[in-house]
Amino acid sequence: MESSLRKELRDLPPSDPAVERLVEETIGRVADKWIMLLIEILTENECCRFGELARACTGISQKVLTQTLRAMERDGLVTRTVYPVVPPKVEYRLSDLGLGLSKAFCGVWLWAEANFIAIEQARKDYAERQNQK
Amino acid sequence: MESSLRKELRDLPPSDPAVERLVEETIGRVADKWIMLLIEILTENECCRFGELARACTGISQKVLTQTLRAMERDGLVTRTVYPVVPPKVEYRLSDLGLGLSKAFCGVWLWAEANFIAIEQARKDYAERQNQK
DNA sequence: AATTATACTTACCAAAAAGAGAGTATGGAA
DNA sequence: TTCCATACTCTCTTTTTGGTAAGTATAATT
Repeated sequence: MESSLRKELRDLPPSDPAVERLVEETIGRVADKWIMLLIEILTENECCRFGELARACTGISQKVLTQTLRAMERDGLVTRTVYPVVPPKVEYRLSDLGLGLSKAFCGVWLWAEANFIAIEQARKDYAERQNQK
Repeated sequence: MESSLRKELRDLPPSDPAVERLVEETIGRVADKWIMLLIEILTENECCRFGELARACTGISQKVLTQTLRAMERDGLVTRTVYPVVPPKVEYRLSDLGLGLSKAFCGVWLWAEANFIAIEQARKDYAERQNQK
């Protein structure tokens, strides 16, 4: 009566559990709204200063922007160049790693653009179904 | 002295801000580790019961699994079929919408599989740089 | 001499998310 | 008769996250 799920998950990709865990951990790091947005912005505008990102990333707070950029730098997605001038000047760019992720995200953006209306509709339908109960 | 960022963001895609906001909101809904994992699992195994998903989704708590599945149902990514039997039986499947998202996510999974080692390395390098200061 | 600009950091508080554990319904098996 | 199985829900507590506001450094400007 055991389902075939575990067997399939084991057989299909020739990956060991440790690798799987690492891949999932990686997904956990990048599957984030702000990271996706920042990568999008940095794809359209190769080089951005902190303030530019803050303005382009509507709704983000300075704190979260800083945190997110640091995390991205740690993971090697962006490079951060500090110019020792006053007032400070810092430039952010996508690394090759980040550029690759940008391409990977592309499909998700396209999907979102193509389907956000369908999702809105699904939510309405769901709400209606709930009301009828 | 104003950067060209805003101008570019305005010109490149012929989208109005309201649509942009909706697309970003959509991204905010789906850019989630567990959603990605569940979609992956449901792609490999067309039809899953709650318990199967719980077992396949290592590390998730029952509570979060329930919440995530509900959110996915609300957004029309999965269908939920309840069989009125005892003990209860509930089946989850990807909808067409969810299947489309699965395809969109595919690139991200491939990127993660191809690059998780590079990210590990980037983190080590970053830590080392920090230590030297 | 006071003000401005930038990219932060820190401290504090509020809100949101998550974990743990108990409870529920009930047919069928032991 | 007791136990089990399943897919939850509910409550309570802890953890994590996030917002807000203030502080910092200093050259150039007013």
